Amino acid sequence: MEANDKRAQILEAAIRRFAHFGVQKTTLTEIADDLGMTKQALAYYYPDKNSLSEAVEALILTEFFTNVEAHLAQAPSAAEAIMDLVEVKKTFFEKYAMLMRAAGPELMQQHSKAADAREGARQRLTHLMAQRLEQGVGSGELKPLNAPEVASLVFDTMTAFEQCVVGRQMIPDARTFSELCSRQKAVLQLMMNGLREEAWKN
Amino acid sequence: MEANDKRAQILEAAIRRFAHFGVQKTTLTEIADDLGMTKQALAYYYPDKNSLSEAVEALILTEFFTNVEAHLAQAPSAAEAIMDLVEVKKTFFEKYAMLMRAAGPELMQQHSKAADAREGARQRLTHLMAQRLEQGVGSGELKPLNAPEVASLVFDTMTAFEQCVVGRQMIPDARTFSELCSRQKAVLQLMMNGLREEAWKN
DNA sequence: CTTTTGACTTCTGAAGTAAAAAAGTCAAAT
DNA sequence: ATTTGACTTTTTTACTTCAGAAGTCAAAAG
Repeated sequence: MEANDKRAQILEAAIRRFAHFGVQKTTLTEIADDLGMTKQALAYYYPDKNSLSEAVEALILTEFFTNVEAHLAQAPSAAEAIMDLVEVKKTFFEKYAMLMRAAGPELMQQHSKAADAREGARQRLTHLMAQRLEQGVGSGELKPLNAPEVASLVFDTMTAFEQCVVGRQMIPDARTFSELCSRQKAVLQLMMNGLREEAWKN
Repeated sequence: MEANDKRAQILEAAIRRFAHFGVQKTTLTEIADDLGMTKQALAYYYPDKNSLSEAVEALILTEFFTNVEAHLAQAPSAAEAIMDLVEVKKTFFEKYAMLMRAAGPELMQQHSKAADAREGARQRLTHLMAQRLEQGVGSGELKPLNAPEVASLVFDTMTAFEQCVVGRQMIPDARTFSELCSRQKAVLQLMMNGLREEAWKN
C-alpha cells in the first residue's frame, strides 16, 4: 500500500503549507514541489484542491476531537472540563491559525460542504459537553439542568468570543488572543457557578 | 437662533438617510435635496461629512444612554436590569441598523475618533452596569462581587454575540436577530444566576 | 454680517481590461 | 498503476478609466 503512504505524505505537506499561509495562498504546485513531485502527480491522489483541503480538514477535526475527549475525561469536575475546552480551542487555533481562519468566513460562503462540516462539529461538540454536564449532575456537582440547552449556550458563547477575533481580517497578536481566552473563561466560570450545587462552591 | 434650527433639521434628515442606507451610501447632495437646499449651503453648517456623521453619532449615543439609564432604573432587580439591556440594544439596532453597522468594522479602521467614541461608550455603559450591580449587592439580591469586573464581562459577552451578526457583511434578517437576542439573554441569565443570593433564586 | 450659490478642483470607488498565475484535463510514456 | 508534457480553462492581480461625490472659494443675495 504505497498509495496510502503517498496520500499521508501529501496531507502532511499540505497541512504545513495551509497552517502557515492558509488554503487560498497555497498553490498545489508548492505542495507538490515540497514533495519532489509535480502537481499532476499530486492530482492523481487528490483530483482537485477541494478534495485535498477537505481531507486536511477531516484529519484536523479528528485531532481536535481526540483532544477534546481526552480533556473532558481527565478534568476533575464538569465545570473545569468546560473551561478546559477554551484551552483546547486556543491551542488548536495557535497551531492551525490560518486554517481556522480559512474555515471561518472564507469557506462559510461556499455554503456547500464547509457549512455542513461546521454544523457537524458543533453538534458533536455540544453533545460531548452535554454528556459531561449530565455526568456532573449525576455526581451531585451540578443542579439538575437541561444539558443540551446549556451545552449549546456554552458553545455559542465560546464561538461568539472567537468570532470577535477571527471574524476580522487582521491577524490577532498573541496578547490579544490570550486575553480573549481568559475573558471567555471568566464568563464560563460565572455561568458554571450558577449551575453548581451549593456544596461544591468555594 | 435660526442657525441651530437648521442644524437640527439637517441632523434629522441625515439620520433618516444614514439609518436606512448607511453613511457611505448617502451623499451630502441627497441630504441637502431632502431639505430643499444645496450641498454648499449644508457645508456652511457642517463643513464636511465627518463632522456631520460625528454629530449624528453623538445625538444617537445620547438617545441610547437615556434609554439605558431609564431601563436600569426601572428594572425591579439587578439581574433583570442587565437582561433588559439586551432589549435596549436590540431596539436600537433595529432602529439604526445601517448606522450601527457603519460604526462597526467600517469606522473602526479609521482608528481616530470612532475608536475613541466606542471606548467611551464602553466605559460609560460598564460603569452604569457596575453601579446597578452594586445596588443589587446592597439590596441583598446579589452576593458580594467585583462589580466593574462583572460589568465588563457582561459587556464583552453582549458585544461578542453582536459581532457574530454585525461582523459579517450580510444584513441579518429579523428572525436571526431575534434568536440571537434570546441566546444572549439565556447566557446572561445563567451568569446572573451564579451571582444571586440563594434567597432570591426561584 | 450671515447665508447661499455657481464654478471649480480633488478625491474615491466602481467597472472594465489585459497579463499572469493557478487550476484542471488528458493522451502518451514509464 | 503512476507519472509526465502539453494543453485549456478559470481565477487573481495589477493597472486604467471614468463618473460621481467631496470639498473649496470668490462673488452674490438678503
